Amino acid sequence: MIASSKFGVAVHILALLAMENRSLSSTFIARSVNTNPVVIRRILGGLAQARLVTTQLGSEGGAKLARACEEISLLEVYQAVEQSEHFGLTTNQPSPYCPCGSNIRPVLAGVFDRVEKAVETTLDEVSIAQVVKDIELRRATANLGQ
Amino acid sequence: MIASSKFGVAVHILALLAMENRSLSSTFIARSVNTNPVVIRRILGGLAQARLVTTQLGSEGGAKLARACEEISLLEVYQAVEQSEHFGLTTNQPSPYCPCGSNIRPVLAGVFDRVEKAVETTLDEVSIAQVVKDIELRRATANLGQ
DNA sequence: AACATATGTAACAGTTAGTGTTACTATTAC
DNA sequence: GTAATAGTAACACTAACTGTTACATATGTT
Repeated sequence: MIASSKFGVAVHILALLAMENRSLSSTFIARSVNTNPVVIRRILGGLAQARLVTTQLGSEGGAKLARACEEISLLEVYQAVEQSEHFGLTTNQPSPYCPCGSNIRPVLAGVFDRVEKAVETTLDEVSIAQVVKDIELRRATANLGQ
Repeated sequence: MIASSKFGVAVHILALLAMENRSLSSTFIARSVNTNPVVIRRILGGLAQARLVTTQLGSEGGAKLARACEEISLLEVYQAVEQSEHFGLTTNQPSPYCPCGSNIRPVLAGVFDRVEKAVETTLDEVSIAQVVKDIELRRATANLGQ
């Protein structure tokens, strides 16, 4: 469903903003994600449009969360960064003369709708706060062995 | 989750085989789908590997269902034609020095797993027989206006 | 006012997956 | 032997993603 890594990077950005709890530059975030700052700024653009972060131009600028991390669901992140169509119908229209071809498109669309709803429901159950909690938990258990 | 139209075409092929209930050539199927026969043969290759159809070389050859359409779930079709990774982690490893970056990958993987499971559960609830039933229903109601 | 730092964004290259096409080989029915 | 068919390689084209450089614009500091 998610062909790219944009969603994963977006969640990473938001979790990092939540954990650091301050305004971060795209360069700082890019070091954590291990990519180019422009890639981060592009994704931040989508997150800002969706009102999940606010950005500040100029020196001492950067991005920060627009609301508490408990109030940001992964569904909102998904919708902010992924393009709308994840389930593909063919661009070619099937034969209108075939009993199957002339009727299958709406049937497939119905199936795709059900799947998309299932994805959205699952993503809506997880918040950035939960992601941060999971990260902290892993950090704690990882340190046990040291 | 499904970036391409392969899944939709595969369902179309199987529904057509179920409705016609005989061996069909890739050329015949291609006319219904409105694409090139080689595209159909490529997808049939995946379906044959997954034992959903059998194919026959030579004159009077073609493809037919390997089992009753009631016994083919869309999950099997999905797994037969879509490549395994639909949720993308970055290929770049996040910073091992960042508390967030060093722990986020398994957390994201957990989220992706839950979503993938939701998709699979939804697809497993629908059979090719159900798709055919929906097509027949549409055909019947479409004809009412004529 | 000058400067350093930062976002926003355009432009370009490289990669990958999907799609469509032609061409050819191997197989099979008649 | 011939026609019809699957299987598959090779190629071109497109679209999306990723990464990079470059530059205009904005803003805090001195």
